[in-house]
Amino acid sequence: MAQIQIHLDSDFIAGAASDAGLNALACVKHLKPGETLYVEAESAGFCYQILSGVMKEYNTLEDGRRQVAEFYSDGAMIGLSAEPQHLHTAEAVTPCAVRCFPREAFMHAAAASPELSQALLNETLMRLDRARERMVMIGRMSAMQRVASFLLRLAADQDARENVSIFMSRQDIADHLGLTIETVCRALTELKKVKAVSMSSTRVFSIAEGGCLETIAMGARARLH
Amino acid sequence: MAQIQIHLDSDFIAGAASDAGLNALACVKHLKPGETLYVEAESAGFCYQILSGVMKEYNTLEDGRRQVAEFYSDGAMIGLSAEPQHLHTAEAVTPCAVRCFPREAFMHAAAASPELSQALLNETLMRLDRARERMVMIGRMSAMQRVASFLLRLAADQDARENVSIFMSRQDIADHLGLTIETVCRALTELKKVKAVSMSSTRVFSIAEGGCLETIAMGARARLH
DNA sequence: CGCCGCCTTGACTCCCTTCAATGCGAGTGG
DNA sequence: CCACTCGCATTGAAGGGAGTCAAGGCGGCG
Repeated sequence: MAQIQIHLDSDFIAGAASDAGLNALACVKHLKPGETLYVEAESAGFCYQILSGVMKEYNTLEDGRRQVAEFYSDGAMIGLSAEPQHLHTAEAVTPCAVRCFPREAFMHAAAASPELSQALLNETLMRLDRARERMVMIGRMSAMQRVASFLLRLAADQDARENVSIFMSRQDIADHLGLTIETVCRALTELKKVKAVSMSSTRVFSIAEGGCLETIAMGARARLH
Repeated sequence: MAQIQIHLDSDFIAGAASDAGLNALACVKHLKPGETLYVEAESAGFCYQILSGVMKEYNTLEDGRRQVAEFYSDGAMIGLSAEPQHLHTAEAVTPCAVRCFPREAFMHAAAASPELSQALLNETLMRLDRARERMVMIGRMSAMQRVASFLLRLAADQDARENVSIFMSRQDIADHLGLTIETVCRALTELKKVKAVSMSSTRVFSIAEGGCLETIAMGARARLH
């Protein structure tokens, strides 16, 4: 249920980081859609803050299938982990700008600044909550419910119910929700058919009045077919 | 793939907490199997460290189905969240003893102690990694693979391949893996049939030599039937 | 013993995946 | 401008894996 990161704490992180003189060590990097920032198992020399654009973090299985852990938008810190290697691949979904911090320096700054480490802890706790929400979703909800929830989350993150942008491809959505691309398509078609949403193009949708989409997401068991 | 928490950081947390004089404020509570420590949506006045036993954290859906987020054993800190309410229900799986810290005091201590907040951040990052591992598992693995992975994790946490204890019920396992109780049973039966494991009782198993269980968990697509 | 909770097994159903075409919009070059 | 291509999205048909429903089986305990 959680795609795009909340900005508040991250902004705070940015502030605390600059207080700690970290920005002197940081550089900015630009990415085109599809470019990777770091790759699974690569040693984690840097961590990053997204300045603009949308990125995704995912894992690839042996057979080529993927699981998209999360989408991140501007403000989010990514690439921090308890491990010395990155456990995911991070890839730009839209054109992106990111600030790169040397990991060691960043961790030292965090150790030295209670505010920064508190903010980091809070953001991490929030992500953990969100990861668990999505475990419930993937483990216990039907395809229709997952897609409906996903659209609602997109809308909430963009604070709109009309002309909401879908930044990512159908494949990305499928990999995020634990479905196949065909099932995502069919669910979207069905949602249009029952008039829970309308779509002006493949990447823009509006939510119909009346809470129909919410009802479906909540589990009043709307099925495909 | 992640059931039982690693102790190292938590022990450190305990040390740091007592350094900060927190233990003076803490009390110890004992729980029988099935008793709850806190309930979803309840305001989070306390956080807890498990001293002995195994606990589980879960969410309940409207229709009564559950998703077990994680099992925790001694050393783990639970009940901390970015929100002022608990987002899960915590329940004892085996008889448990827990130390209760007033949440406010604990957060203050964390803010005052860089070591403590670093340790908390690390533990939380680790849990996030584990939550995402399990998202991959639930989203992309077959029932057989999930059950096989679960048994391997249990064995790893107990550092044994013979006479490994299954602390939790079949229902708990199912709710943890995003399956039904029947599917878990059938997978276990199948694993016994192909001699990947043997079971001396319903709650104790041994892993067969030859890495058969690992092969199944990895995805060489062993199916039910 | 007989009850009770947990576990196991069987038969059937159905949602989602798999496999396979087809549609569609954007960019390219003749 | 249109033919062509390429990637992404959509739709259809068929099959299978896991869920659902329904009986037992097994072990512990009063």
